[in-house]
Formats: sequence, structure tokens, C-alpha cells
Amino acid sequence: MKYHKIPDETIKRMPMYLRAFSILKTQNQETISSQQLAERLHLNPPQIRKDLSYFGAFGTRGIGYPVSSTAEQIRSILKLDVSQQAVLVGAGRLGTAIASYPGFSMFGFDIAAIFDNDNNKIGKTIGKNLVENVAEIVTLKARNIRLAILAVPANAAQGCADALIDAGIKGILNLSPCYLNVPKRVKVITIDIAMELGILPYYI
Amino acid sequence: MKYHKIPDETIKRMPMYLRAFSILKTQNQETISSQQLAERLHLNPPQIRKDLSYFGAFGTRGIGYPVSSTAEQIRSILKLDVSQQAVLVGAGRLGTAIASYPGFSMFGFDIAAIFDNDNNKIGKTIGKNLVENVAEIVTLKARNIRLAILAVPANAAQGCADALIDAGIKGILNLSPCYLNVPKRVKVITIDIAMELGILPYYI
DNA sequence: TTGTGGTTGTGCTCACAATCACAAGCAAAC
DNA sequence: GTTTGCTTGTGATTGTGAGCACAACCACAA
Ligand SMILES: NC(=O)c1ccc[n+]([C@@H]2O[C@H](COP(=O)([O-])OP(=O)(O)OC[C@H]3O[C@@H](n4cnc5c(N)ncnc54)[C@H](O)[C@@H]3O)[C@@H](O)[C@H]2O)c1
Ligand SMILES: NC(=O)c1ccc[n+]([C@@H]2O[C@H](COP(=O)([O-])OP(=O)(O)OC[C@H]3O[C@@H](n4cnc5c(N)ncnc54)[C@H](O)[C@@H]3O)[C@@H](O)[C@H]2O)c1
Repeated sequence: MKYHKIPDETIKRMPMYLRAFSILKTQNQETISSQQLAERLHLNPPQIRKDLSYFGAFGTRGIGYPVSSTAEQIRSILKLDVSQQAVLVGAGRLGTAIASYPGFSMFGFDIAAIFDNDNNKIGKTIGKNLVENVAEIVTLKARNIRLAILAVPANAAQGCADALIDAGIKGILNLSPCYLNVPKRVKVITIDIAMELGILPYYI
Repeated sequence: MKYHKIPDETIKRMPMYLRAFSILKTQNQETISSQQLAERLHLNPPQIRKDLSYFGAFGTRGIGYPVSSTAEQIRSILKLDVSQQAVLVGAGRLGTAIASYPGFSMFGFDIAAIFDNDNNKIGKTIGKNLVENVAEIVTLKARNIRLAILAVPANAAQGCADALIDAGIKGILNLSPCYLNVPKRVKVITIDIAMELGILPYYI
């Protein structure tokens, strides 16, 4: 494909493809056609082909996509081929669940530090990490960590985000139900679980 | 506005509007213009006006939208004006966090029951609910509950979904990283937290 | 070497959503 | 009353992504 801006929607689907190819690899399937993959993911085959072709020609005509090498390609496109360190801020209910969730490792994520401002939580161990004082966020500067997961109450989210960005964080997964004001160079993805649930009754 | 199919994207934004109007109400602000609201939510003013106008003319020209009555209108549109009962399946790390989260009440949600298949968890109390055996899901038929939150491992999700649908559930918020196969009348919203995180490194 | 079945890669078309621009309309002041 | 200032509601326009159809291509068999 000649020069094309890669659609945001395509990027959003890439981790889904990566997960699918990773699972296929554990099942020792060597190739998969866009048709088969589309059935698994409930998409249209041309959608998948177009998405992948934005990044090059990974498939073999008449055969399909080689599972193992395509997985590696996608991993590299998403920069998940190197282990990505992330910090967690907020060791509350949701933060604790996330800190002990093993599922992030499939994408190469590693929770490298946890911060909270509650003295009852600071010093406790969650998974392999000790909960540190939020004041220690500044020390991230030296550690070259670029990703953060925010699981603090909504009214504390902006303040924490500012501190994180100040400490060199470039991407934030925000779980609080609020908009974060950040410089353009910082990418924020917000997941508001209650809001998603709020959509359901309309449809039923 | 004459007859128009309401865009899905508009529906997705409605809970965000509801949250904003609810907060404004607690701050005793009586009216808000699309301009002001757009600044808060980081949208464009015409976007908000068009979204709201799909459902009727709520605003006053020259003034803006009356906070209190518009909040009520949106609540009614989303069918959140009556308390919506929901059940939770999976009382693990994430399920426990959700069961004890007070934030759902802003949208009128109420966790009415919790199910698990682990004998160590069945019988325990989380929030105001006793954890019941998954086998009891059938009893939901009699209780007229239509919403469910699924927080079980991915390989158990489809089975639980089938049981829930069989018991009369019409909408599912699925937190497992997998596609759920359901009849067309059932609405599923899937949130895959790890996948969302997987998007970040690409942009940074 | 050539033919065949099957699947990819992609230009084109269509559908949908975001944005714009402005007429319509209300409130408050005079 | 009438005028002024401001904001809504909406047709028209633009932008973006999804879907389709088919040419290009590969592997393999004969
Ligand atoms: N629990 C859920 O199921 C759920 C669902 C949807 C959204 N959320 C959102 O996720 C966020 C966290 O929710 P939760 O249920 O884990 O809340 P929580 O109260 O259990 O945990 C919040 C944690 O953040 C810490 N904290 C507060 N202020 C801080 C600060 N300034 N710096 C550092 N740490 C601070 C607290 O000490 C606490 O440990 C909230 O914004 C909530 O709205 C939670
Ligand atoms: N914890 C996280 O931060 C996180 C993040 C992203 C996604 N998820 C997803 O959310 C889901 C739950 O995650 P978790 O961390 O809470 O896992 P968990 O293992 O802590 O909890 C799962 C719960 O489901 C129960 N369960 C298992 N099979 C069941 C069945 N057939 N019927 C009823 N209950 C059953 C288990 O007994 C357990 O209590 C998983 O699909 C996970 O991939 C979790």
C-alpha cells in the first residue's frame, strides 16, 4: 500500500490481533487466513487484511498469515517486543486487582512500582512490589519508566497525572471517571467502567 | 430535528453527559451552555448540541441547558431513572473491587447478587451481598434482573454468559479478554483493560 | 513448465460521524 | 414595544473508516 495515514481504529484493533495470534501460537497453528481469524474475532476478513497491510505485507497469498512471525511483527509495531515497565498509582480496590493481575505479561507489561498516599497502605507488599509514598514519584525520572496506570479517586487524578508527567511519564491509562488535562505529547486512555455500564439499559 | 436514526456514538456519549450534569447539579449551577460543557468534556460545542437535540430540544436559546431538568431527561433516555439491578459473576480480584465500588449508584445501578463457583468464596459477604453458588443463577428468572457484570476467567466467560442469558439477562458487561457469542437480542459490552494498555506504547 | 485453487493486498464506493455556519429564538434591558 | 446579545437547533459540508470486488500472487501438482 502506498503512503497512508494509519487509522486510529486500526491501531485500536492491533492488540486484539496480537492476542489472537499469541493464542494461536500456543495452539501450534502455523498459519491462519483472514477468513478464519475474522470468524474468531467477529470482524470482516477485508477489515483484517487492510489493517495488517498498513504495516506491510505479512501474509502469503493462497495460504494466509504465518502465525508466529506475524505475532512478532505486531508486537514490534506496538513496541511490545521489549518489556514495557509501568507504574501503578492508587493501591485501593481496583489498583490491588490490577497489581496482582497476571494477564498484562502477555503484552510484555511489567508493574515496576506502586504508589499511594495512605500510610496504612505504604509499606505493604502487593504482588512483587512494595507500596511507596506518592512523594517518591519524582524518583521515576531516574528510572526511565514511561507508562502509568492511574487508579485513584477522581478528585486526585489530575494531581497525580501532573506529578507523573513531571516525572517523565508519557502514557497514562486512567481508570477514574474524569478528563485529564495533559500536554499534547502525553497520551491518555481513559476507561470509565461505570459509564460503559450506563450504556446497557438503553439497548435492552 | 425530523426523524433521524440516533448514532451509536451519540449513545456512547450520553452517560458522560449525565455524569457532567449530575456533578453540575451538586454544585448548584442552574444552567450551562454547550460552550462551557464542551470545555469541561473536551468536545466541540456543536457535537453536544447535536447529540442532545436527537432527543428533543432541552435548551433555551440565549441561555443554555437547564442543569437539573436536562439531567433528568438524559437519565430517562438511558433508562437510568429507575434503579437498575445487576448481578456480578466472579468474586475474584476484579469482581470484589466492582462489588464494593460505590460509583455505580450515580447511574442508579445496584448490585443485587454475586455468584462464584469457588467454595471458599461462596457464603462470604462482599458489600451487602452474600456470594452465591453459580448454580443459583437459574433463580434469576424469577427476579426479573436484566443486567450482569462478568468478571470470571476468559475460559469460563462463555459458559457463564450462556447461563445468564438462559436466566433472562439481556445486557452483559464483560471484563474478560474474549468475544462472547450471544443471541442478537442480548447486548454485550466488553472492556479489555490489558488490551487498552497495549495501545499506549505505540503512541509514545 | 504450466495450470489451478485459494488467499492476499488494495483502489473504489458507500455509510456514518464530526464539524461548520447560520437562521431561529429567547431573555433582559431600555 | 423594540432592540440587543447570546445560544440553541439543524441543514449542509467535510472527513474518516468500513466493506466490496477483483487483480495480483503464491504454492503445489501434474
Ligand atoms: N472499584 C471499582 O470497581 C471501580 C470501577 C470503576 C471506576 N473506578 C475508579 O477507579 C478509581 C479507584 O477506585 P477504587 O475503587 O480502587 O478506589 P479506592 O478508594 O479503593 O482506592 C483509591 C486509592 O487511591 C489512594 N489515593 C487517594 N488519593 C491519592 C493520591 N492523591 N495519591 C495517591 N494515592 C491516592 C487511596 O489511598 C486508595 O488506596 C476511582 O477513580 C474509581 O472511580 C473503580
Ligand atoms: N484483575 C485485573 O486487574 C484484570 C484486568 C483485566 C482483565 N481482567 C479480567 O477479569 C476477569 C477476572 O479477573 P480477576 O483478576 O478478578 O480473576 P480472579 O481469578 O481473581 O477471579 C475470578 C473469579 O471467578 C471465579 N470463577 C472461575 N470460574 C467460574 C465459573 N465458571 N463460574 C463462576 N465463577 C467462576 C473464581 O472462583 C474467581 O473468584 C478475567 O477474565 C481477567 O482476564 C482482570
